[in-house]
Amino acid sequence: MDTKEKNRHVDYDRPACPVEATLELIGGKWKGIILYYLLNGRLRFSELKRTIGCVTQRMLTKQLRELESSGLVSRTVYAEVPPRVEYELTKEGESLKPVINALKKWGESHALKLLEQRQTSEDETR
Amino acid sequence: MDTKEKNRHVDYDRPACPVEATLELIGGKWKGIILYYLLNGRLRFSELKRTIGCVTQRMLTKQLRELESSGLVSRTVYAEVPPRVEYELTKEGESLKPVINALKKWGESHALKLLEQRQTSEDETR
DNA sequence: CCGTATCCCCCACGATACTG
DNA sequence: CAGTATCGTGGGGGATACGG
Repeated sequence: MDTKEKNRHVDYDRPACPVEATLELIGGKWKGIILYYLLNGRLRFSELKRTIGCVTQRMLTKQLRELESSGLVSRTVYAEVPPRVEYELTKEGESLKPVINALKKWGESHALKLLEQRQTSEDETR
Repeated sequence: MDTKEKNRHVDYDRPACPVEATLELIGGKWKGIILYYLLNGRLRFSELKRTIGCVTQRMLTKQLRELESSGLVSRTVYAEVPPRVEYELTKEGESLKPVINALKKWGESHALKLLEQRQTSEDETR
């Protein structure tokens, strides 16, 4: 009956780790890039899809819904024809900016390089 | 022959997203908390395990190996009895500090709260 | 103490097709 | 245009047992 019954995010029997908690919220497959693009302002569904490029409608919708139910992104439906739906960061989402920027900055200076080097130690033995 | 043949991390046909790249490196199930604890200095395997609490040896080893092959964590084996193995951040790992701290800070001020509120909108409809 | 080796399950993710 | 509906799959994650 208790609503907390099904909260199985960060495990119970451990002092909640804030780093883990954050990753739980922004760690989905497409959440990073979605938030990244939403930093510059609201975007329509189709704009997001086109910008990201290789994401299916299903996955984009799914990730957006999760971000929405986490309170990071808001969804606005305009009663028009053809339909228009816009997504933008909520207040809480805005507060993520320094985090996303930290991820972005480190990504540019380190992550991209490390991803390429990763496991390229097969000829190194010579 | 080309060593890049098997790099299937971030998809090819899209301008690499640095945010995504970073999340790819630190986004594993236990990587966040591991890095979090390693910020304070080197730790033995058993110390990490005890500190985290609810992680199996298999998973802890696995995640550490991934961090190692990404160049973020170094592994030092001491030829002793009983065996002692210590993990610590590499130079590249150290450069992650601002990122981890950003995740931590936001986690404390927002993520933990948001995780609890998430999906607690079942009675809201009344 | 610090790992592998097995076995297994679930679900995140994807491809595809259909609708208001 | 912006979604749902269905179905299929890989592999991330876990439990357990064994070994140097």
